[in-house]
Amino acid sequence: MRVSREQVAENRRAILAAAGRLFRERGVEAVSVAEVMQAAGLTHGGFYGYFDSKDELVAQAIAGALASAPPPADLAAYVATYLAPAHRDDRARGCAMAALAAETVRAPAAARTEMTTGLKRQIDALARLAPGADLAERRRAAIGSWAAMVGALILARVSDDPALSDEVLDATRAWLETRRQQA
Amino acid sequence: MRVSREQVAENRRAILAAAGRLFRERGVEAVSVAEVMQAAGLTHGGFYGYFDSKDELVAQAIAGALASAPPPADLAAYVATYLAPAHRDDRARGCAMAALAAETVRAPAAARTEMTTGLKRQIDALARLAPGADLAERRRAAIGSWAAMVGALILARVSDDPALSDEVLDATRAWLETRRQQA
DNA sequence: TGTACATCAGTGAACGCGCGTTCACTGATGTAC
DNA sequence: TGTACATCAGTGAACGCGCGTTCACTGATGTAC
Repeated sequence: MRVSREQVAENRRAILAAAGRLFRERGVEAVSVAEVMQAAGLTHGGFYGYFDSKDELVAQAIAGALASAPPPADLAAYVATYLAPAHRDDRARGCAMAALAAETVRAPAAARTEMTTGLKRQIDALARLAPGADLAERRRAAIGSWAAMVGALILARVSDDPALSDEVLDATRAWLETRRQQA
Repeated sequence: MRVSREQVAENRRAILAAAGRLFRERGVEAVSVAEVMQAAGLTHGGFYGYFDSKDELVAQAIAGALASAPPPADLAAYVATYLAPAHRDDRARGCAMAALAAETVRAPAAARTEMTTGLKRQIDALARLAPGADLAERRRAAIGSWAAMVGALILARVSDDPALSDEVLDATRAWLETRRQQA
C-alpha cells in the first residue's frame, strides 16, 4: 500500500534512527536489515526502496549519528559528560565514534569517509575550546584529548570488572583535568 | 590420519596464531572458522577437536595476542613505537586491544574477561614507568596515557585522509611527550 | 626390536540457519480531467 | 469539488550463499605383547 510523501520522509528518518541505535548497540555486522526495518515499524522488503544496499545504510546511519551528537561547548563539562558511567552504559544513544570507529576501519569506503568527516569536525570543535598559546598547540591538545576520551570510553566498556571500568573513566577525567589546568 | 602429539601441539599453536592475526586484521565476525583452519594449514572439520566453539577460539586468541605483546620498558620509546605509522598499518600483528576491544564489548563473557585481564596487566606495567609523585598519580597517568594511545591508533586507522591520520599519531605523541615532561 | 591392533587427529560432505537481496503482488496516494 | 486511473511504497515469499557445527570415514600414531 502506497503511503504519503510525508510518511516516506518520516519512514526514512525512522530507518536511519533505528539503524543508528542498533548499530551502536550491537555493531553493524550483528544487526540485520530486517531488524532495522522492524525497529522502524516496517517490513524488510521495503528496505531497497530507501537504500541501495546495507553498506549505504551503514554510511548514512554513521553520518547521521555523528551529526546528531551535541557539539562541545564547555570543555570541562563536555569531558565530564563524555566520561560518565551514564554514557558508558548507553551505547545505543552515545558517541558513534567510540562505538563504531574501530570496526569502520574495515568497512567500505563510504562509511570510513563519513567517520573521517565526523573526526575532522570534532577536532575542529575541540580545538576552539582547548587551552594553548597558538592554534597548533590547541589543535594538538584537541587531538590528544579526543583520543584519550574515545579510548577511555572503549576501555571502560570492555572491562567486565566494574571497579576498573569506573576507574578508567575517573582517572582519565582527572588526568585530562590536571593537564588542562597546567596549560 | 592421526598425527603425532608434537604435531597436535604445533597445530594448536598455528590455529591460535592464525586466528590472532586474522581477527585483528578483519574483525572476529568477518573471519570464518574455515578461514582460520586453512590459514593454519588444516581443514575446517578438525576445528572441534581443538576448541568447543568459535567463541572459545576467540577468547583464547585474544588472550594469546595480548600476552604476546612486548611489555613497555622505556615510556618514550614505547609511545613512539605504538603511535608509529608502521604500527597503524600492521593491524594483523599490532596491538590486539586497539584492534578488538571495541567489538569485544559485545562479545561473550570469556572474551571480555581476557580483554580485561590484558587491560589490567597493561595499566600495571605502564604505572611502573609513568611519572608521578605517588602510586595513585602514576596509575592515573598510566590509564590516561593508555586510553590516549589506544584511541589515537583507532582514530588514525579509521581516517581515510592520510594527512589527518598521520597528524593524529604525531599530535598525540607530542601531546603525551610534553605532558610527561611537565610532570 | 618387531608385529598386531586399538586409538584418534584430520578430512570433506552434509546439516540447519540466517543473511542480503529480489520480485510479483496489493492497495492507498496522487493526478488528470 | 468529484471521479477514474496511473503511480508506487509496502508486503512477504523466495533466491542463493556462507556460516558454525556435526559426523562417518580414513589412515598414521601409539601401545601391548
